[in-house]
Amino acid sequence: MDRHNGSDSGKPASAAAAADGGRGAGTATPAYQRIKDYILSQVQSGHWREGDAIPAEQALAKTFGVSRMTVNRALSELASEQVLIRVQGSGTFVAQQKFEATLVDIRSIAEEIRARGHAHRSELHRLERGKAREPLAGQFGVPVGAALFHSVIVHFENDLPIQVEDRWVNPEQAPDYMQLDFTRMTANEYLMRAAPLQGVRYRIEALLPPREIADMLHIPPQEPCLVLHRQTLSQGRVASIATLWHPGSRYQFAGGY
Amino acid sequence: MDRHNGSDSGKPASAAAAADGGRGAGTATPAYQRIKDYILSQVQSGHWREGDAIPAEQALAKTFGVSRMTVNRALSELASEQVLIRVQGSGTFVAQQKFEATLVDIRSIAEEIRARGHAHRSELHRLERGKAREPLAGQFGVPVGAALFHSVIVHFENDLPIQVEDRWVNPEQAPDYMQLDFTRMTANEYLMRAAPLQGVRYRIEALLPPREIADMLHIPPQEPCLVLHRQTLSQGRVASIATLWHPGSRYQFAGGY
DNA sequence: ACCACATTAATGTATAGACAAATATAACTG
DNA sequence: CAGTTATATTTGTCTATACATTAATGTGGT
Repeated sequence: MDRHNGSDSGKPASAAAAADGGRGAGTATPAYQRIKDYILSQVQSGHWREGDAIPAEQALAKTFGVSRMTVNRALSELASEQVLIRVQGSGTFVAQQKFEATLVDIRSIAEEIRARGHAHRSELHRLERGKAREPLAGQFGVPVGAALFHSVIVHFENDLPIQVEDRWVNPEQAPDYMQLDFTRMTANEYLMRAAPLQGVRYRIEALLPPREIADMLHIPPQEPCLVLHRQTLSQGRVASIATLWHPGSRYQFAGGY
Repeated sequence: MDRHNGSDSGKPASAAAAADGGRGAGTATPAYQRIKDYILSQVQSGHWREGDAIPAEQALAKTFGVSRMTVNRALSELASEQVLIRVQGSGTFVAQQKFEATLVDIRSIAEEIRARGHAHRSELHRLERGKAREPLAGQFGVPVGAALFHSVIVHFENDLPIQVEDRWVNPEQAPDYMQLDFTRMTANEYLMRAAPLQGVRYRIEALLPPREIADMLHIPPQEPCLVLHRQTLSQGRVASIATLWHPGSRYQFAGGY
């Protein structure tokens, strides 16, 4: 892992305010919380990226004018929240962004398939500029007729179709969506990088597939499908709405805790 | 809230071991962890129940022979893990057991329906002593031929069947399962009380229902069902395995974060 | 180049003490 | 008795320090 970035561009805004003598009387937020906020802002803004080493406790303590124990508390809590990873003797690092929901993992289907030791490939069936119609416009929060990108991709696991991904994307959040090479990177993977993911909403249902979907999955239209509707939120807006069709006989969601 | 129980029955087993001079050299587990373990054991064993006040930091510090800060760390961490609730000026209390998973709620279906403002009722279709066959025996970790309880219940939302609950239960974890009045309490609700829940594993798939299931749900056998397989763990063993059938047209799982 | 050893740096744990803030209880007052 | 005030209790935060543990780095010797 590389040493921590010396980018002083984003100094703690509250560093001066922190010099109020330490434990102030009217301090609205405690010092450890200000430190947490600062670090979170650096991570979420992308200044400190995944794997980067962040300043050592001593350094932060000096910067914020607090004792090491206070910094320790901030970092320890962020580690328990899986924002940071701490390695004794080595340093503190920005953790992998944890997008995997507890149950339905948000990992890309490609990753999942490769994790099983199988081969993944995908076919692009459609890629177009579409116009927002209801109820899609309402879900995205854009006026009817606004431009939206639309893609339909089939994912294969060892040449067996495993998922049809029908996705609508907000051009403002991902302007170069149409120029992507989907054989190299899945739409999901691209979106995770382009627009920092803030949240996910999903809905699972069982449906019989329309003929078009059934054909792409190579299944008869009588075979039930597990359908995952997924909305990803970025910067307070809906960045992407995907409908993922899985053949019931070949796919299950699993989880636990 | 009542004052904390004076039950001295379960003194910290490691209280003596804790008197090794505090920070020992070869101490396998740190002091704060021993305190956490002790508190967790008291909560999970039921000695300290939901809402009970637990001893104050000072008291625990004295009992374990450590400083207040060390106890503070243990309690704060348990609070962040939602095992305890801390109220400044008042005390520390055992929190509500949190069973709700992030996505597929583990709440009873009855609760869910009532939360929607609808009426819930259930029909008991089968209640019997069965014998463990494979693969069930393997999943429970009992020998083939061992006794298991088996129930089939249909849940209604406003007289519309919404779920068929096909459940197998380990008699050792819930000996009086056969004597229950399932119209008053769902099997799930009972099991949550009888056997402290430690974990859940689940799997979701889309299937066409067998005729028996379709009949109970009042749907044609061509209608796909959302099937949730759920294993609940208690005391390190599988306490219950449920297969929950939902008509795809009437039910969806939803979640988000 | 390689291995063994010492040094340095970073986090992990723990302490004793201090004050702040919120709550609960006791004492006082009308 | 009710309302107010004082007091004690309990958790919340912070400090300065100490030593342990782990990892990375430097240093010598072979």
